[in-house]
Amino acid sequence: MLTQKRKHYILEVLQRNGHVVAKTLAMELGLSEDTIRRDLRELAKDGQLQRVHGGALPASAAVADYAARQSISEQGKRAIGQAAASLIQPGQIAILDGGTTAVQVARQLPLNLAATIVTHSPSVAMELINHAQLDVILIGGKLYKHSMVTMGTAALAALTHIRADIFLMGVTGVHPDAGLSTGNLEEAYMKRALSEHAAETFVLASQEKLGVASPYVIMPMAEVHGLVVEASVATAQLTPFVEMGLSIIKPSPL
Amino acid sequence: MLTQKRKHYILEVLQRNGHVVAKTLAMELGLSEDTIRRDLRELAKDGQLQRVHGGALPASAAVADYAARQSISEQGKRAIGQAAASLIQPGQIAILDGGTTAVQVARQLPLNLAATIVTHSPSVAMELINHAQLDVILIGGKLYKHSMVTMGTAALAALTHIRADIFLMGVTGVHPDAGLSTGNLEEAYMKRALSEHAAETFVLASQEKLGVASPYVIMPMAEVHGLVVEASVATAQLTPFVEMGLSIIKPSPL
DNA sequence: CTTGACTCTGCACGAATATGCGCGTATTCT
DNA sequence: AGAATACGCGCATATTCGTGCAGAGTCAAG
Repeated sequence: MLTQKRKHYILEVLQRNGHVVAKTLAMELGLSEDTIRRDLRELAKDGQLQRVHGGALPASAAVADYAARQSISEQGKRAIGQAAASLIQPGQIAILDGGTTAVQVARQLPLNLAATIVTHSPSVAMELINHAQLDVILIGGKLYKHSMVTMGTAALAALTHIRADIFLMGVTGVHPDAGLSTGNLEEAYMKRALSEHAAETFVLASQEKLGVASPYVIMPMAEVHGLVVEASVATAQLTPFVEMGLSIIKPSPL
Repeated sequence: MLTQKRKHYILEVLQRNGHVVAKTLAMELGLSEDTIRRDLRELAKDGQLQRVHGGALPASAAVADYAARQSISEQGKRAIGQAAASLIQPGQIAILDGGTTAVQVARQLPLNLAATIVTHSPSVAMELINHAQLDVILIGGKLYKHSMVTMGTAALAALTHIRADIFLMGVTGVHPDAGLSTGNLEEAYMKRALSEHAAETFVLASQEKLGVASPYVIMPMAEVHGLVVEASVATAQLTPFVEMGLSIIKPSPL
């Protein structure tokens, strides 16, 4: 195995799991721990990760920690991203919504996943340039700067030719009675349209969105197949959705 | 086996597997490792892949590559960007090509410019989020990762509804006789189509592209209205273009 | 047809790089 | 404190690399 490839692999595992263990890596890759340790040392010298006893952590524990504390939901969004990413099977066509949570999903997709990702968000598209096996289809149209996605008739027209297996939707409100909602009328229409062009729709529902309703309704909960939520969400908060027959996807624990 | 054929094969394997190993290739092709290594070295020099110990990786781990290209003659590109940006008048509809030079143009656009920018490059689109007065239309389609633009039939279809005032085109070769050229067939078609949907076409021609021809021809020089070049370009290098009736746009000195 | 310039390929050899092992030391856990 | 584990360093070995060189093939001018 090529040294560079190995380092990439290490960084990938690190990004996905939040940590790596030297011994585990050695076994996974069938190499001596010395080699792994050498890699870790070099990556650490390049500032790509932070060396700790037994393995390594993401580059700046300080920064990561600071960021984590500053926006609590950042951690959660990443976990959601990981769980949502695992919903996309090789060979499938998946629609990825815009927004920061969706960017997290893109970031958590395995580097070697072979699938097709449809998105109307340039930022999501940019996240995917490193995924060699991924086909990326960008939905064009008028760019709405506040949410950094394309919408409008041109975007709807571009959608007509697409039938996806799964749609991962970002929203600002998930309420048992009020349904899914967002803060912008155009967005509501767009998300609904995206949903209609996918066989299944899953909602990326970070903690603070559960039980909340925003001004513009996208569609009722009944039309959704499942919610992707953080591990820390109380079961009580989810029961109304479970009773409606929705699947609940949670991140796998470390 | 022909050298070209062999290199093509190497790139193909590289794209499929995400890496190539010198030893393996030598066995597969029944050649000495020396030959393979020579090929790899040359492909690396052309920027088609990235050489590492034991084999090679795709050139466009994109990040490194894109970042690297970004810094090539950055000074000149910024100047060109400034000059090109000044071509876009308030109220106009302008098409902006992809590529690092075009990103520079986007970056140099006045923050208060009120116009419409059409682009098939997500990176250009991202540059423009801070321009409140700017309408941004993104051309969708299949995303080609090496050059970070959308192309293909979907992109062409999206274009049909658009008539722009001006198109700022990025190329890799500008030659008096050979015309405008680029390193990718699909790109050549796309650029030509973009040009056909604009009243005027100007070419972003940084120093190193003048007098150079790339494999795929976009169109003859006669169909272009002008070149945007760096201030430092020798007049002699431009005379053939001037004689053909092209306007030459140079950055205004500081 | 011949000759000379040029290109491509494989081989040889010294240099550079990567990997695994041993061993003494440092860190962590109980 | 003592055991277990992880660490870093030096060294030996195995690949891999780059370069110089020679033979084979190609092409075009004479």
